[in-house]
Amino acid sequence: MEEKEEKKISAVVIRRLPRYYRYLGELVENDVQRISSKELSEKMKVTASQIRQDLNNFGGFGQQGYGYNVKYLYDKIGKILGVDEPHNMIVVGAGNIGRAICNYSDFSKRGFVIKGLFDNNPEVAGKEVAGVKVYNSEGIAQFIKDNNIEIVALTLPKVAAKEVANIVVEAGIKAIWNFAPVDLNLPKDVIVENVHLSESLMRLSYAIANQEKH
Amino acid sequence: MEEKEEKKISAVVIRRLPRYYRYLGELVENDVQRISSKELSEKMKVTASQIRQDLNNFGGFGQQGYGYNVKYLYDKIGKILGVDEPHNMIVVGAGNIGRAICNYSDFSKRGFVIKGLFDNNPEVAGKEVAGVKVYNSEGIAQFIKDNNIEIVALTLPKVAAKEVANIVVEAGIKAIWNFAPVDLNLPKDVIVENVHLSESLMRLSYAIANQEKH
DNA sequence: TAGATTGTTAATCGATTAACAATC
DNA sequence: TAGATTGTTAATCGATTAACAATC
Repeated sequence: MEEKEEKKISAVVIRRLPRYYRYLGELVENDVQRISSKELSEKMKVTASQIRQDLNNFGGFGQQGYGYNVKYLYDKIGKILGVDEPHNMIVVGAGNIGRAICNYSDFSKRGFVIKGLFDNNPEVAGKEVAGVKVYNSEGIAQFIKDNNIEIVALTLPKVAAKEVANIVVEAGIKAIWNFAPVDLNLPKDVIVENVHLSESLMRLSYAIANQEKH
Repeated sequence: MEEKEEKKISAVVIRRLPRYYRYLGELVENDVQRISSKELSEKMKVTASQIRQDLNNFGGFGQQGYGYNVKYLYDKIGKILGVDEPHNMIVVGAGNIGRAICNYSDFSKRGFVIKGLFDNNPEVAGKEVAGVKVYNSEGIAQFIKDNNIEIVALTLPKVAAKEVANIVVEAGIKAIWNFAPVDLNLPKDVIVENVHLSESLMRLSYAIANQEKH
């Protein structure tokens, strides 16, 4: 009751924010100064109403008769998304997906700093992937504490992912980016964001099987 | 008007189907014969009502007083998702994500057969990744026609992804699995399933920034 | 038959769209 | 000031949950 903004923002709104951020980022790159909800809605193929409703969950970022200042709105959404400050992360599992994450420079551009890549395989420990050092998994808990790690990406088979999830949560981690095809059952103050590629591919396959029916 | 089932299934229902499929697959592996919507709802942490509503979009798969036969329901959902028959696919872009997809055996288990990996880099052409041959991108259109390819996975930077999308659609492709951080604007009979990792990571970052507020 | 659990209708809840007064 | 476009309320639409008759 101390703060005025206690209303919970719905998950569907959060889900759309990064897309707004991406479009606004492109407008910033193209030196566009202002945009109206109508113009943006045409670019993004959503309704102008939805854009205004979504943004107004977080405050009045526009100006009547003018629209939105692109750079200002971009920065505001960046702040809401928490990409205005860096987040230290580690990746556990040095397979292709783990290495892909280490290689993907877009993440570091957004402030996600990969401090280490962990793997059980003694052959990879000591090497480097895209400038990220590879460590043996034994040291994970200590490394998390020593390096102020916030996010752990799990790019492991499902059984190993469950095990490592428990270890890192024990070490104080509150945010897991899970690529294993499993639902991690963790304390409810731990945030899990799943990337289930198999499920994505099956949705595509569903759509193929049903596209004839319009 | 010729078929009775003309009602459009909503996207939220489709989105949940692969998760049902995954849980049922595990039950099949554990030799569980039958399950009620109530039991499944407790496992999956959704309501029993939702499970019954979702399934009844596709038909009555259960039996009053008994519940659902696990194997039967698993096969039915597999058929609905189109994983009962093989789908030929190619991957364009031999970076880490492209190679990860080629390596990930779960997809082939589900009938997604990767027939080739394409890349512009002449150094990789002719090699193999997890048994998948790497070809030069020039031959994509012909390869699609010759090999009965249904799905193209795009694991390329965004400008290249847009270009290749146009080429493969021109060659008759109706289903694209897009990993590039861009919205492909294609004819509306072309299905695009996006995997936007940056957006996923930003949702995690949003949740971190806002977790203190319960 | 009695008990269990579905399939399905009705009630509730939440999200989207439309409309427009406020205001730059 | 007149025109434009937001912020916000109200109306609509769709999704979820509850309830229960049907039925195995």
